[in-house]
Amino acid sequence: MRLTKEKVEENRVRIVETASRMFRLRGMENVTVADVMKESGFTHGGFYNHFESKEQLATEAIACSFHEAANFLAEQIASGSKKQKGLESALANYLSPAHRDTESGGCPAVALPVDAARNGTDVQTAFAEGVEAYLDILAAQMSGNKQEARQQAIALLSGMVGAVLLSRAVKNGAAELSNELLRAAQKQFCR
Amino acid sequence: MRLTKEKVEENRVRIVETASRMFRLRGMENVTVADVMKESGFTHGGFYNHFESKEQLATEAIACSFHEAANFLAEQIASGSKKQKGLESALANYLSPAHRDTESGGCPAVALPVDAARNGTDVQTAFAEGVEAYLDILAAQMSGNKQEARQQAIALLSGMVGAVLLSRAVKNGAAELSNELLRAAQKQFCR
DNA sequence: TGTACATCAGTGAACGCGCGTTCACTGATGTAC
DNA sequence: TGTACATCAGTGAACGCGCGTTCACTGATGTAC
Repeated sequence: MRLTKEKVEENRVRIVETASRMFRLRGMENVTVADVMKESGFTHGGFYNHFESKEQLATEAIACSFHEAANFLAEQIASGSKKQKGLESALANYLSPAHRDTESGGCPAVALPVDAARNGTDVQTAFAEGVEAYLDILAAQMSGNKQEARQQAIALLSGMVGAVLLSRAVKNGAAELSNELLRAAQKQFCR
Repeated sequence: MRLTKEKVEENRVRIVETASRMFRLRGMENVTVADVMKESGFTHGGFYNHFESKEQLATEAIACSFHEAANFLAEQIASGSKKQKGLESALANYLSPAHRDTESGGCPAVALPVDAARNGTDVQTAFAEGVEAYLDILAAQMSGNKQEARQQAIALLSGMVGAVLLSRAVKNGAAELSNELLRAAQKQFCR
């Protein structure tokens, strides 16, 4: 049953991308190695041919998620007619019910910060690199000197992440509050 | 071995308070019923004399956490010499490395939003009530009409929660970034 | 007020069950000659 | 270039282990008379 090198690499990528989505949707603790392998189209025994441990998969999955998400954010911003317009529409998407209810995983900074906080150094380093990528993209949209722009980017990212997180946390228990959090955050952050 | 009613109620409260702290520190998924009972000074078999399920305990623990945390925030704000002073010092505490590194659990809105998002309606309702309590306290410190004040409170709370969360998520992988997130958020939110 | 019995909080062992990881095996690919 | 053998991705069963929950039991408290 040995496969070609290309096929092996292709399978590995598929496992990471599947894990990336599943981890964001359900949390790292609630997705088993067997779940990921099955969703990827394999039996779970072969997992350790590709990865040393579940944590190594988590590290790669987080890096993969942030890569995709940062690119997506940058594209949304770039597609605006003026700079401000792009950031505004990106914010509107980020702070939308659709992002809160996403079934493709959404922003890893929202889905995985608590999981990252409870995991090892490798996972957190991958997370930090993702945050830096986000901050660079946001800071480029801010006015003022470099330091000011970075501070503003941090405040904005914190607000974006916090708003979507809180919105998700109350979605099934207080639907109105959940929507209100998104609406209010959007109005305030777009000023 | 039957106990007095008073002793039984006292034990129940101790279990909820212990769970409240442990869930915030390590996450609901990473704390077992046996852990909570042992830390409370009991064997785990007796758990179901007090609660129907782990989820019921989680619901009560979240409500308990928010109660305590909202009171603490209100006290901090009230203790300021002027209104603004109180809010500023409360923010400085909230966005401090000490809160990020807390060993007593810290703010439940930071510790448990992802866990809440993945749990049932009861847990989320308790979480939502806690968020409302926070918003009422913060909105009372804002200028402008009621609607404006609430919007500003939402934006501020989102930022506070997001900043501490991100700070925790990168603490062991990027210590400098972790501190920078708190500092920058504090400067921006205190304006 | 005393007394006999029912109640029930806590104990500690046990129950299924699912998890991360390991392992012997398979057989097509890769490679040394 | 052809061939014989080593490699290794994937399979499926199995391994410890720990989880949430259940259960028979204990014995002091609560209560009906």
